[in-house]
Amino acid sequence: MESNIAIPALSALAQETRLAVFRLLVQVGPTGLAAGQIAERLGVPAPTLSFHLSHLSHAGLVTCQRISRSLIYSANYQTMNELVSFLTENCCGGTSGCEPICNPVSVRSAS
Amino acid sequence: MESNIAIPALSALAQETRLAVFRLLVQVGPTGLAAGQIAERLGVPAPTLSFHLSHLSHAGLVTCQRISRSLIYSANYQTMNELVSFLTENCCGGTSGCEPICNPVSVRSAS
DNA sequence: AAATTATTTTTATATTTATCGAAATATGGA
DNA sequence: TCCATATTTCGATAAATATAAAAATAATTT
Repeated sequence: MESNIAIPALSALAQETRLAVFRLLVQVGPTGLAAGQIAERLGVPAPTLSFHLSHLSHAGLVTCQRISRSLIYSANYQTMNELVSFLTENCCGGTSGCEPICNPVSVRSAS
Repeated sequence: MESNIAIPALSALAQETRLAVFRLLVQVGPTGLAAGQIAERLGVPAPTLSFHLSHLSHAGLVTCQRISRSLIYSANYQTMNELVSFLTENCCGGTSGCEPICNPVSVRSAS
């Protein structure tokens, strides 16, 4: 995952309602939930939720499938996986830092 | 890590300049870099950089230490570690979710 | 076709965030 | 003390984001 893809994903999760939506969708699993059910369970007005779902969808964090009148949203685990990989590979540091995957870095003193 | 701490951290990283700053600080390691050096290497005006450093600092992602006239910023690996843990624990599915998170690690000792 | 349900899009507004020149603060040296 | 350096804070402005009522779209039922 490149940073120009990671940033929209991070941005999508960096908001209270959207993080709650995503966590809920992860909890319920691949079956997903209809938009109306999400709105009800989180107490969010429909237009507000739709705005946030659109944001999550655009970031690739959720997918959506129409079943009859309902739009069923599900978490996209692959994108989440790639985001976590991006963070561990690019934003975790040396031996004393985040364990997984670190390139040794040669530090030179200021010139 | 609670979500009310994770959100500021996610928000801090969800911005091009701040993500670049954090990645740079991870690259250079625990020695850190002076604000002016970061500004020069990333081509960001000093006031703009200061705004973003403050944001990263409030999110607990960087620490700062004055040495003479310079303020040396370093990545805070612990917060990053906790953020990744939060994401894997709360935003990745159970057994069927994002399990292959970590690639095998080959760590070379730092020189 | 009309009514009903589920959801999105439009629209408007309020709030937050990003940018960067100018001024202010802090440190060290002459 | 005066000057230079390093960085932050102030101030103004522009841009993006969040909210939710009202209207519009889509699918189903009667």
